[in-house]
Amino acid sequence: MSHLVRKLENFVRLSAADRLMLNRAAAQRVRTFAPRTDIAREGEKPKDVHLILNGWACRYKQLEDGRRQIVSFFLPGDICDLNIFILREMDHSIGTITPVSIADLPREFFDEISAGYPRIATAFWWETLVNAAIQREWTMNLGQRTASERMAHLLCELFFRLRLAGLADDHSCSFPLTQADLAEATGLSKVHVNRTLQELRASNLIVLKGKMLVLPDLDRLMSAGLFNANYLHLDREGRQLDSNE
Amino acid sequence: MSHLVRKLENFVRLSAADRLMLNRAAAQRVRTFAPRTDIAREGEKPKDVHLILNGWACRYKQLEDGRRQIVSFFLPGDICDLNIFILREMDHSIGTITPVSIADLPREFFDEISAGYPRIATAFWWETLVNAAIQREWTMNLGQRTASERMAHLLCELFFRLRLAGLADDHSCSFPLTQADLAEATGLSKVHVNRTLQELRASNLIVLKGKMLVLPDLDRLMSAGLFNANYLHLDREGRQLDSNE
DNA sequence: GCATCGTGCTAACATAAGTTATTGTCGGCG
DNA sequence: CGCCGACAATAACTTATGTTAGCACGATGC
Repeated sequence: MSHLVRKLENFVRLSAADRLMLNRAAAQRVRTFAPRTDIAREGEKPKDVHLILNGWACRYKQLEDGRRQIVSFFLPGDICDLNIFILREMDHSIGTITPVSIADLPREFFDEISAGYPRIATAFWWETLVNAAIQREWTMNLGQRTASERMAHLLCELFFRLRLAGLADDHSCSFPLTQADLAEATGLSKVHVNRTLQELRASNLIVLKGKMLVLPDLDRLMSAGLFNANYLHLDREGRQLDSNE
Repeated sequence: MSHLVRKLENFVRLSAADRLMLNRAAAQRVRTFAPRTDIAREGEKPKDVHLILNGWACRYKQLEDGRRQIVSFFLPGDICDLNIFILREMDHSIGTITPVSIADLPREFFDEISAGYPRIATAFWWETLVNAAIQREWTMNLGQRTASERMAHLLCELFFRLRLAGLADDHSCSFPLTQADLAEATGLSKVHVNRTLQELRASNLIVLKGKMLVLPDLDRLMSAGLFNANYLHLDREGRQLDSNE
């Protein structure tokens, strides 16, 4: 089962036809990208919506003087900006972290969805709203949390999201981000990211080595990061929708 | 003309019927709130979408220990979270800054829009995408910009948004935020906000006194804040849509 | 007309985080 | 094999920003 279907089924119950529709769209117009390359660039006209099939990517913005901020991460099953094609140009870039494969979803795909696949349409709205909530939480993270809280929070979020897509074990997940990536995502310097990770390691909250992250005690990491998963809206609203039909 | 219509017309050309529909919805189910009160609270079940008719409000999140972050501002004409009712509970609160009047837009209103008002639907998508872009820009702001850049950037953004809704003159606008509000929005301490404002004043970039903000030289303020308005997507895409009809 | 409160301002001091630099390790590649 | 580049780790030092505290002003209310 694809990561997208897996993720969406956490929220709505999809029919066989729904799943077929999604899997068919995910198999057409597939492209692959090397690590550390751009999928789309700020200033370009957005043409398609991108669905991440495999690998990690990120959305980033850059100032004229080179300062760079990663504003979000894309994991397998994530969709980049529904309906983006109504805008004239991209206000940010999308770049890969690892090797990535994506499917380009054309405008017509979304027309079909809204015409004949109400459950998928609802699930896509859920995706949109959760992404907005994540972005707000990042604002909170950068504005109010200390370095170690911030790092702990980010690790929790990524772990929860990976688990949702079926990409994490009980206590561990693959983790391809470098400390430089973490610095650009948290707004900290590379050196301070290193210090902060040492601190989390010393408290036995994380084991991070060789692209693998182990979280021996998720509850403690969550408190350390003041992490409250409510903003991910993991509860399945589908039950209520089903009962209305 | 209402602030909402005025704002949306910057993006799509609305018909008389579109405008009537929006103005009718804005006149029903109106409520007013005193300054510094909550319109909605984290944890509640979202019932309606709120349209801000008059006054300033904000979205904020709070940590258990009391730290508070304003994650966005609502100005007249702004809509709080399209389609929010598909989520089970609010992950943030909405509070007023000034006296505020709002119209509650029920689910059925949006059903009507998507059934029979395609231009409004497109404009609402534009609103949603711009709000997401603003939230990303705030992430950038908190992560990469220094205190004075951050403050200059925020002031530019608010000024541009007010102008879009027809609420600003060439060089000035009313500005009800206290320094404590600015602190919660920028992630700085109150004291440092004060220092930063003094600095901007000393450079003749702003005149801020008695709830009134004057920007004698917007271009210089924009460079000081590394402000690039592209993320507000002010260009009217409407022309292209019109020509397709 | 006096107390009170919210707001703005300023000073002195404390500290979290940034900067620059060096070193070590590992894996890939010529 | 040995060089090189990416990444991680750590030390020494600087600086931006936070903290605590106190004062002044104006609006509000009794």
